Amino acid sequence: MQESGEMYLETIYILSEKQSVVRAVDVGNKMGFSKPSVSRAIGILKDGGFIDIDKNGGLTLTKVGRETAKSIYERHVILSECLVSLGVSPETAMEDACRIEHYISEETFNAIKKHMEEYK
Amino acid sequence: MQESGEMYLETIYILSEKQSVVRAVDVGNKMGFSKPSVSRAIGILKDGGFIDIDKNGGLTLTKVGRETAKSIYERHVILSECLVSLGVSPETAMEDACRIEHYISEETFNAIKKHMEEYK
DNA sequence: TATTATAGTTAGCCGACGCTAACTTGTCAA
DNA sequence: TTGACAAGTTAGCGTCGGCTAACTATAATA
Repeated sequence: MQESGEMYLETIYILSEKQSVVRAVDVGNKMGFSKPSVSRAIGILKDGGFIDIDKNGGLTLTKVGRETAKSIYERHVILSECLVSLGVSPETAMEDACRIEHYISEETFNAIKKHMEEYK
Repeated sequence: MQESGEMYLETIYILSEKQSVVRAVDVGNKMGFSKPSVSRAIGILKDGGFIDIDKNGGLTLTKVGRETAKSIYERHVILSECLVSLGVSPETAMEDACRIEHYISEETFNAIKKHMEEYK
């Protein structure tokens, strides 16, 4: 999956934690993308087996989708914390974590995670 | 400039440190990209005022190009060091730094740099 | 000198991923 | 009942940045 797909998946995951029903509009509003862009992205996630779509347009994560989304989100949270602990402002830490999270290897993420656990 | 352009520029910079003459082929070999891809990328860097091309195809960085390349490379080195100090293998640290370097803000980079200076 | 190898460019394909315009569909209120 | 709005889809455009095929130009060599 590309960065773009990961971002959509993560957004659906975050919205699912707050709302009982998540639809394409919600994703589009959150991400600031147009309806067609969201529509296509959601189709790709569906074809990839990451989400299901009910007849009302409600989006639900599949098992794989949920696990994938959670691990992306975990990266986001831990990278954010890590940057904040280095003195980066929460807003910047958030933005940067949001980009970096898609590009680091498992090995690097685990090293950072371990470091943050020891640090606490 | 995009990630792609930054990578080409950084590669030219690194090769310039080792060789007296850097040509498009060298860049292509180093990056593993085809000649046309390199040719286009170099044209873009030239149009952007980052490099000059002499009549033999020798590439030289302009003042701006050199400064830009150096700051990208500095990110690369410091991020790499940072990851290695967290226990990441040098190879992985290298690869990850190579991707991350294009995505972090000035603020985040400065925080990491400061941290590494204090750490040493 | 004629051939061949090396370097670079041009033309054009393809996938990813934004976008707008315009259509369908369904619901709700006048 | 009809008109309007909200949600979603389809068609198609543009940019980025890989690619191959095929061309040109230069240099080295048989």
